[in-house]
Amino acid sequence: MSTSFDLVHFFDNLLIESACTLDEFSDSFDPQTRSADERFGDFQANGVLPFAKKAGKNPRELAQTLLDSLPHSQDWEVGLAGPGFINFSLSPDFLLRWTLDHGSKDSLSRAVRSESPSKVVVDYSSPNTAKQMHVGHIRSTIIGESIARILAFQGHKILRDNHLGDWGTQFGILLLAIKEQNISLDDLGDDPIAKLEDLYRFGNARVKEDESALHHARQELVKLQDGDQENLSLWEKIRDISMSSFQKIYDLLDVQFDHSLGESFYRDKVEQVYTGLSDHQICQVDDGALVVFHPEHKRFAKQPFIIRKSDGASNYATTDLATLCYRQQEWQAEQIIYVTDGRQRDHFEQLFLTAKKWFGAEEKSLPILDHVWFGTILGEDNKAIKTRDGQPIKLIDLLQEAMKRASEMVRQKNADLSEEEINHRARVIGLGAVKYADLSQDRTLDYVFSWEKMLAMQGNTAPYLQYAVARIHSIFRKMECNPKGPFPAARPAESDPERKLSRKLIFFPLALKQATRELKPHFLCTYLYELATEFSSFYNQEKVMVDDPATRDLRLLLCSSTQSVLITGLGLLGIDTLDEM
RNA sequence: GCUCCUGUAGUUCAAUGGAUAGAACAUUGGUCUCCGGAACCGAAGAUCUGGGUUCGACUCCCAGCGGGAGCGCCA
Repeated sequence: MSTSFDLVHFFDNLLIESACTLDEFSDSFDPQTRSADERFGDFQANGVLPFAKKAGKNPRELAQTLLDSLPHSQDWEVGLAGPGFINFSLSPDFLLRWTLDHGSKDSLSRAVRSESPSKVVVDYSSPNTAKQMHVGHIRSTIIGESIARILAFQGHKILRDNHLGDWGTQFGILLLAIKEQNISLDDLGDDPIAKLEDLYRFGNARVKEDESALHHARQELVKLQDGDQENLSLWEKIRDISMSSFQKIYDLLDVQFDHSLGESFYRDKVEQVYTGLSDHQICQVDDGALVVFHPEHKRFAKQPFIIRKSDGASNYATTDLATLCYRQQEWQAEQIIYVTDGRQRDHFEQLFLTAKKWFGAEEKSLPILDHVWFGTILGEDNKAIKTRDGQPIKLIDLLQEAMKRASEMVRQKNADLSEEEINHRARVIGLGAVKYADLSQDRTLDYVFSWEKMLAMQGNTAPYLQYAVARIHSIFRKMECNPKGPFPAARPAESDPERKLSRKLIFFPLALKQATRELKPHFLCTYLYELATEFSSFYNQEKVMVDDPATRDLRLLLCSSTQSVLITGLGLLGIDTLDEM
């Protein structure tokens, strides 16, 4: 038996091949192999039950027949249980071989490499310029980055694109405020982005109270869109100021984009959207606006997708269509993943339906389109955290608070470290905690923001996983031994803790596969946490520094492998680790 | 009104239609001559209600109740 990663696939095939030789089974038999509860084995196949039901046969007898026809192997034991479950238990020998073969990041990556790597655009983060990022903006950035890393790890070519909201009505208001207050953008003080936000707030209040101010703001916007030199140069400065404030956050979060093509980039590319959709009669004029209806859809038959406003201006829908077109034509994107708030689900559903018709009519290949949506971060009132009322929490403040709390803990445990080292550790631990808090739960759920939740460092948290990694480093330091091995004397697992930890290690590829299938990183988090728990338990029960070379090498191997999986897995979540903490 | 999401221990979360629903925090009892106690081992505690489908339902369907979101010129 090969030690290829996909053991589920292996057992599925094994069962199908055997079933083919038996009259009792037919082509429609699906073994339904999955990882098993520890009590029953390592993998279980449940497919005989529904098949027997359909064929009108006794499931237990049918399972027994299939089981009898399976080839014998040294690598696993097979058993029959319950109404017809087939359970496989891998031999300690096999587990040892698997562990030896998958001890490094590279070998893990090879094991999960996609058979058909493709070019994938991940569209995430996408803040609006002229505004600060607050806690509500953290999800897209963190989830998007993790998905990009998970896919890249499997060999896909990833283009990370930050689709900035840098072109829109907010600039009319902002320009109005700048001119009314006669502000110089070169001299905004220490926190220019905060100052811009104040100006926006001022402008917003002005246009609400004064009709002529509103008119003025619209004129400024028109001038900007018509290429007025002064407004364009102000706009560029606003963009620069915003970008440098975003960059501080991206540096902290270790996020790097390949492109930051915002909405402004597509402002001269919207014409083709109008002509394309018009030529193929996909859109129509309604109430003066250009809209798309989807008669086959229960809701979008009547709920329009507005691609040109009645005043002739483009909007979100227009630029998204132009963007999609650009990514397909210029980048040959085969898949596009949009990471945004779940409240935009209607928009993306309409976008995808429209794009399908448009590309179909023009016989262009449509990339696979995924809307990876996430729940809203709520305030204490159970409503979305809003910038308007109350004190919105700035993202940068959250990150700094996380580092501050972590540094207090680090200092408390290591009194004589240099400031530099304390800061380094605090950054890894604090930011890891924040990222993990968000990634470890199903992205589709809303949650109420709490400092306690985002900054938790005990229990199912990043620091717990980082602690396991640091402990393993410590073992290898103490033994003056290379964590990468080799461990030539290692024997197969014998004790309970050894077996359980070995067994846990082989499920890493499955966890990754599941996270990929649903584009949900929390499956990976859950797995890593369980692995770390299994390790802590092992570590507590079994001494690594023993005299017997076979035992010592096995335990060192398990430490090494665990460390490798934890570091690799955390890396895919964008979380760093430390040698000591 | 229409559509979508959601309801699991006191709290925050897990569970590709599979066997005894799994954690963390909080509560509580242990482990310390230990390779790092940011740890380990134990106790107690949960599927909103009512129907249905199924060999099997937290999961699928229907109805109700509760929470949230979207629905014509914002993004």
